[in-house]
Amino acid sequence: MPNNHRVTLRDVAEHSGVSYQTVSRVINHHPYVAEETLRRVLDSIAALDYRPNKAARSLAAHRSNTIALVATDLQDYGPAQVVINIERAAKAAGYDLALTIAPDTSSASMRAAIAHVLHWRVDGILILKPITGVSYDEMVQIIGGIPLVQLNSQLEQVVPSIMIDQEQGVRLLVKHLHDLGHRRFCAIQGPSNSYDAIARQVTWDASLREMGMPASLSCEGDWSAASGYRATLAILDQTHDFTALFAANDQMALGALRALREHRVRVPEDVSVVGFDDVPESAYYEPPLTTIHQDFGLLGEMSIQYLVERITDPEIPIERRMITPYLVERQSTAPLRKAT
Amino acid sequence: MPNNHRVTLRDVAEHSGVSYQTVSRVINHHPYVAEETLRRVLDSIAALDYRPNKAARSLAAHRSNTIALVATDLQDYGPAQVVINIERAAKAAGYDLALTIAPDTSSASMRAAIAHVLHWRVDGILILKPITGVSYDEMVQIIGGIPLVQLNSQLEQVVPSIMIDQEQGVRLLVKHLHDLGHRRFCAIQGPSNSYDAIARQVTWDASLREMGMPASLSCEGDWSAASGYRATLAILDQTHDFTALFAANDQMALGALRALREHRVRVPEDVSVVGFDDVPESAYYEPPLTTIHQDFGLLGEMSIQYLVERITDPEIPIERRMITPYLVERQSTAPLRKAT
DNA sequence: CAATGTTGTGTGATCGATCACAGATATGCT
DNA sequence: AGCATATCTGTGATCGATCACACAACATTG
Repeated sequence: MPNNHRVTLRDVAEHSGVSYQTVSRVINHHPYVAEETLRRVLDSIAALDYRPNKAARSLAAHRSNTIALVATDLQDYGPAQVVINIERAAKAAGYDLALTIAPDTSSASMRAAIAHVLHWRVDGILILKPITGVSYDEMVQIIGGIPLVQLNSQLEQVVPSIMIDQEQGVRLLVKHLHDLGHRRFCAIQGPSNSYDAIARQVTWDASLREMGMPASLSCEGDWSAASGYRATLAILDQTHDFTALFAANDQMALGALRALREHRVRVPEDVSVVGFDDVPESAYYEPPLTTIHQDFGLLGEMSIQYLVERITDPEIPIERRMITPYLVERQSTAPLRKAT
Repeated sequence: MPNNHRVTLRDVAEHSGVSYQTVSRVINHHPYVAEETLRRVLDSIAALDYRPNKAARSLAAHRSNTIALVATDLQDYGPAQVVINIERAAKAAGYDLALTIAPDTSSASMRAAIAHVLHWRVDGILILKPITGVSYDEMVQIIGGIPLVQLNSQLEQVVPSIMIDQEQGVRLLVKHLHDLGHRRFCAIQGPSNSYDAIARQVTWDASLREMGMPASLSCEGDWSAASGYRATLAILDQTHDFTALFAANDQMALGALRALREHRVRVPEDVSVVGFDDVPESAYYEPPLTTIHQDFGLLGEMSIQYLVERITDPEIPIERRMITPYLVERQSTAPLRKAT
């Protein structure tokens, strides 16, 4: 019952008639504690409502059992989803989570966010970093030795990271549209300071080329429905000569659907529309959206797992682990009508 | 340049030729440090890349400069938004944020989550708690003295909390629909283990009664578009005798729009639909949704502010601080057609 | 039966900061 | 001049744990 949480190791020791070191052994699950002693100490802990002091612990042990999550954005469905799953996985692995959000995408903010996290003495850092800003090498420089895993990081270089295979996703979409007979495309890409957006864009362009199709007219959005709407209006202003529209995420696709509707372009009869992410709502858009499903739960889980591996064994190879997305076919895509 | 972050107070002291206590004064912005000394210490700190050790600090000072955020859910737009803004506000106020998510709504999980947070020796706790489970009194009991602020908490009792005035929002909607001439309603409420949902439901029923209108047929959803869809189908199965549909959040409204469309019920010609939350996408639904806007940014900010007030002055009065939402009128509502 | 290993427990030093207190110098006031 | 006060700086104890080590007691082995 004592609600005063100033109970220390020593109090427990005294209460159970052993030394503080033995209590320490108990709470750290060390072997070499006699059955009988263990029971007594455990009882005392319960009776006194003892809780080990995290600060004292990390000070002495040089570990904090804490993982820092540095994010730049949680507004969108994907990142928010990832955070939830990271928290869950971290807790399951015995780590606490400290959350830091960089206010914007600039190199300075990223640096500040990372620096901010260092005084926690965290055991590892997870960077949810859809935005360019600081390179991996710079980060390693800044954090000096603390294990780091990135989520959806840059492409050029292999850094310790977990990624959803954007390339695969885009290729699935291109193939899907190609199979339906479409040849003339437009695209609404994500903001160019996002790795995800770049990955999707680059692959999109490459795929069209590889399959011998003309390059698409592309506009840039900022992931929001509003930007998708504006981008689509801009596209329609320039051309109506396309039969399929790619939006780099579902929200922008939603905006696109509205813009098309306002211009009396029917989906999917006149134009097929595809999105990316498979947000839960996309099944209820008008029409329900064909899109790429990404397993954010798995992403969170795998990133914690990899980070913990790196914490326990720093020699573990640096690699990029991939998660394969899949196509979700709904009613926003249809075979090309000959009569067009 | 030294990337070895094992630089201590003493190293800085030695480097600048003062005592460690003086360095401590500098980093804590104490007065009574000579201009000249301050400059020298600051230089040394920069030169050695010194970072105070948070663990040592909280151990000695009995404060952690950390606020714990206990949430139950971040899936939806609202909570995610609140988290972002809380992080921002906390950082601005000089506090770090530890994030804990209770895996589900049960009393046991909430207790576990809160207990989990206690060994951080956090200075304050913020409970983002749309779900029933543990009462305020129990919480106070568990955390024993640590300042606590709840977000969107229970209604019956005044607890330290920041709330968006759900009642006001619902009343705005009822008035809006009433003004348009509607009298016969149906409603899709949120899950009954959520305070928000209960608040919205209770007020909804009360408002109809007060304005002398018949009670509405109500179905329960779980905030998701899918549940809104299912609930609407269930409603349509029972009756078509209504001209306005209230969904307790925008996602469910989205599902409702789809269900209505599939049943060839036109919105807003046959039925007006309203949502709640004003998620950014709702402006792009088909048709764009009339809804209630809630300022989640302000919610995050005010909760941190109140919590910090309670931390600095425990005697501060316990109160419920309200944020007023407002109506956003779009195309999903229209005047009642006489011919119905 | 001594040598060695396994199991269980206790003691002192330490992690890196803050706090309480005490000194030292400079400044103000009567 | 003399004392009080304001300003600046340093010393030892302390926060609550872990770690390294020492030491028992008992079992195993050659």
